[in-house]
Amino acid sequence: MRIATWNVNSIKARLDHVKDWLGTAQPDVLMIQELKGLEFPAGDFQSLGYESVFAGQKTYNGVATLSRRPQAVVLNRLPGDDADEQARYLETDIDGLRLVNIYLPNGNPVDSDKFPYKLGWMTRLYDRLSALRAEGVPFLVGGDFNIIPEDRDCYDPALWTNDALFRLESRQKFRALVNLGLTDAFRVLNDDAGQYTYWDYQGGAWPANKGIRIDHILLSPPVADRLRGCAIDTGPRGRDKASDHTPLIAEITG
DNA sequence: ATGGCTTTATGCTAAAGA
Repeated sequence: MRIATWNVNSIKARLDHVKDWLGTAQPDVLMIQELKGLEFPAGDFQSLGYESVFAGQKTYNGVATLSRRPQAVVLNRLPGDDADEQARYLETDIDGLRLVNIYLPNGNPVDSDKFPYKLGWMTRLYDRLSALRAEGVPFLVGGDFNIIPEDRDCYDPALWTNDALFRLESRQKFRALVNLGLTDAFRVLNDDAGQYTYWDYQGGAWPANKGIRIDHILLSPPVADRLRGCAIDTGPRGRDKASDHTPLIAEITG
């Protein structure tokens, strides 16, 4: 079972790229983020053999999970704050595997209310994943975490020290998620530095490989035992009018 | 980076992203 995650930076602007990539990469599941609108082209994906579930809002955020197998929606908002309207969380079930698709808040600037919102969102995510662990539900969390876990996950750590993606508080929260017993699917198989999933549009970051690794797939213990591979596909980032993120793919048995 | 791109929006500048 091939499961991928990709922040597409507008599904409307990236529809052709996503359709092309589904055709070449042939994932069984694709979790996409930052759809940026209320309209979702479910029909386009249906004709390619994918059933889609969508949680969206106007202009910002938005997540969707495409699956070749039937999937059931468990949650389309992150629990823990009824006043939170942002579409950043989608939890579905496919054949007993729980798929958690997230677009974790950016958090910048750190002196604004966006940073405490990010940290609070991570606490709520911790609580939800902790409950799934307690229930013994096998799960996979994929998405744009907006977290640089370690120095080797960015081209110049000194530049990122005070950024919400790399601040100690953010990384501590990420470590707490991992400490629930989760496996970073990419890092358990690849120790190299310079392995990125995002490159800024500005300053020639992509050709210079000045990127950051902020898109992740975390696995609960029984799913980690089924992991057979995990890779970043840099192909889509090199295309004309690309998203600033590129897909991350995990291969799971079963 | 005092942000040099990109996207969206009762749009024509502003906000957000990372």
